[in-house]
Amino acid sequence: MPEAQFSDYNPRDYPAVAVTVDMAVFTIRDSALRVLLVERGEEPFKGAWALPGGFVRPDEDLDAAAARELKEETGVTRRDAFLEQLGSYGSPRRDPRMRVITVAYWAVCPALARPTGGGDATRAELVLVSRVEDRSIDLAFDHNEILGDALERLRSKLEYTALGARFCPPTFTISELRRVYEAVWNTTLDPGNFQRNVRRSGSFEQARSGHALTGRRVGRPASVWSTRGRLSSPGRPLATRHRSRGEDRG
Amino acid sequence: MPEAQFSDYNPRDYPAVAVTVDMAVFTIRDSALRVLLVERGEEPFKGAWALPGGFVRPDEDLDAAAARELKEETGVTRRDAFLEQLGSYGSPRRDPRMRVITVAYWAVCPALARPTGGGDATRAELVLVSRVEDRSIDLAFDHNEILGDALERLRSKLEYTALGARFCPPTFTISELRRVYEAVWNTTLDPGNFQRNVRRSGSFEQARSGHALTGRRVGRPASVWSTRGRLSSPGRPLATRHRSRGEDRG
DNA sequence: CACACTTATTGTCAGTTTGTCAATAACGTG
DNA sequence: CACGTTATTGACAAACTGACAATAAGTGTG
Repeated sequence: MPEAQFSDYNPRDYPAVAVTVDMAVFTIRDSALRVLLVERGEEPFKGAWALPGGFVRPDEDLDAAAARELKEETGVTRRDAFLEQLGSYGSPRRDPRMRVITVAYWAVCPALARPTGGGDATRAELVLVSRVEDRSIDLAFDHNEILGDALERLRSKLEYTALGARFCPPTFTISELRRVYEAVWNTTLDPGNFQRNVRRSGSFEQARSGHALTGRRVGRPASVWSTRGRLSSPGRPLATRHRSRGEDRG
Repeated sequence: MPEAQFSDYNPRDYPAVAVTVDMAVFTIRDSALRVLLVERGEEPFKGAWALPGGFVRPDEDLDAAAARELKEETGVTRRDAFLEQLGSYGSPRRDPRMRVITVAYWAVCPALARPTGGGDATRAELVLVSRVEDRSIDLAFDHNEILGDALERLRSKLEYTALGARFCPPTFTISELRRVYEAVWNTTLDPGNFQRNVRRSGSFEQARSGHALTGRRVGRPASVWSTRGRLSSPGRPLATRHRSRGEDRG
């Protein structure tokens, strides 16, 4: 039945459906990957952690709704973060109150100072992703699944795009970028090989002046880099995720 | 604002929103990539081609809605096709009648005989993708955009997964599989290299008996293969899309 | 000051992969 | 039989990859 069959569709004949956006907002602090969570203030799941989100307004499109919520929750605007749709979740019973379909997004921000927590007094925190992954924290609704999918998307995109740079400030050292990969993938990468790939990729350009000064304690001063072009376009990997033999299209 | 703020939400206070699924169903016939389109029977866009789709029912989740529509439009069940969510489209004015958010899906079927065209008399056709790409055919609503995104997804996934086999019957020759890649990417691939990658991938197994008999006219008889494992898991490419230097994360 | 340690950068090397092309195998047709 | 066609296997040079070494450029300590 094509989308055209409105001749017999009356919205009042069906239970209402609400559409929301939910967001997995990732950042890195203290070399650890974190996700922004908010505490639920009412039932269902009162007191539990959840992904931030909200209703899509009647006059805004989905991306705009997500960008608005991102701004409200983090103070970060869309131009300073990576934001992309992840997918929609519409199990009939994901919310016991009514039919709610959520369009999930994921975002990457440079280190957030402190979550602003939205307009009300809701409690928000940058929670270690490892704590959600090891089930120390269980999320409300189907947010465990959404976060799991967002993590897999992030980890996958990290390999094929230069998106990792969105965790960094506008200028950064190659080691800082490498440490993004190490935090997200929970692994270590060879500094020499990584730098070779960064230099070869064409997605980064070296600053003409000077070396990194910020945060340096000891060791050789590093050169400073910035990004060039569209970071989400596929290209050659800067690094590859380790896969055991059995995982090869297993 | 978290998803929790239902304390002041009344669905009747807002314009109703309908949620639909739309599908880009791909198949290959006569060595050419085709997409299933239906002709609209009423305004808006009366007479125009559109992607098949329909309303999500109150008691079904999104995947089930898509699978149901796929069955209605093609007669193909979910277990015989690849079906995956592509993303949601929710521009406020995508449909002039009311607020409609669509969750787009894409599917891959072995050669469809003839589209069943759904329950009513709507006209359906397997249209050459090239005709939509070269703008010989313009689609209704935002379906041009949806189809473009689905195509890009298909072309990208073809590289990193063994999904191309879903265009083939349960058993196939390596050349048949290679011709899938050639049709989707609109290119030619080296037979020797392709076979080397198929053999090496671990995603395919050779039939123990015999060689291809069907459709062979001339030339050496080919061995017959089938798939093994999950075709959508990422692995080593069977082939790579040609990219000019300028497209490398340009 | 010398030295140890740390971090950044460049290089080496053996093994693997990739794309182009050749050689051989197995069929059908005239 | 020769030839054309399609399938399969192989050769080869260039490029890539991961592990590790060597050198560079700092800081801190005795």
